[in-house]
Amino acid sequence: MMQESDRSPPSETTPHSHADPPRRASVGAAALARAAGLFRAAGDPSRLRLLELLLQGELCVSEISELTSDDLSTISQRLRVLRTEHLVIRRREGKHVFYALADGHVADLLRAVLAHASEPATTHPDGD
Amino acid sequence: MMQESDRSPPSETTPHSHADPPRRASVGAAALARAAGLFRAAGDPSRLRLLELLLQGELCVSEISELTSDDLSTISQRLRVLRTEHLVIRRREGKHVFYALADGHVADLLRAVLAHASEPATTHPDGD
DNA sequence: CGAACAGTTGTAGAGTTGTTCAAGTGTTAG
DNA sequence: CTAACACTTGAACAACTCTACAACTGTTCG
Repeated sequence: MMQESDRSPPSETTPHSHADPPRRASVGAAALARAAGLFRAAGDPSRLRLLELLLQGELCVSEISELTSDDLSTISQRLRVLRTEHLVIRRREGKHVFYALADGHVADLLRAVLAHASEPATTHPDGD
Repeated sequence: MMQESDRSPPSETTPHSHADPPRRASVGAAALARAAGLFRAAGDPSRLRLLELLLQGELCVSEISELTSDDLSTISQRLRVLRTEHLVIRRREGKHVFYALADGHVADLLRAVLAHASEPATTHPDGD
């Protein structure tokens, strides 16, 4: 094997400044930051757990606190992060505040990723 | 709209220890941790940018470094995080190492979230 | 009104993360 | 074998994050 390049690797020695293909960003920097924020909000096990709970329906802070055995204020803080990234919405009913997933997109996203993560370990015979 | 409470809010004073509905976790703790890891890996603007670039095709580290004007080792570190969470895969070809999205699920997930984040701001007239 | 309940928010400290520089590994060419 | 290139990894440090306690706001009840 000698002509390893039939897919156009970077030139030879200095692959730069003379012909960049149309590899522009498909989304703006702001959208990218919002998306990253969303991912980061979901990227904590305890917060993800809350989202998972809400996947099954609306809950108020004290109910969640009961279910997870965590401090009320801890739950509130976690929900705040999720709310900041628009992953959940809030609704007040008397003394209680009920939280729910923001919309169907969020629910779909969660279901997809949780399913993916629950899949068997996919033992690659060759990969790492 | 008056009898707002037909959805069973938490009891009255102390909603606990006597009748918890089937609100068990749908996924195990390990799956939850994997999912959170995945989200966290994608939850950084610079790493998400890399994923976005890879959405358009395989790239080697130096190409990415060129495109983003970041240090080669910085790119490598970022890719390592993505690889640890199985978001990207690696392939060696001579002196170059090419990275690509791990699979279609990842590509779909990215497209979905980036599209969601690019949507108009959804000005809620009543929400917060 | 004031007490009690439900949540939120300020804050501090432990822990985690991201970047960079330096040094190391793997691959090809001479 | 040596040099050069392409990347990876180790270490250090600033920046950020998560939790829990305390103090505060909002709501209902008597």
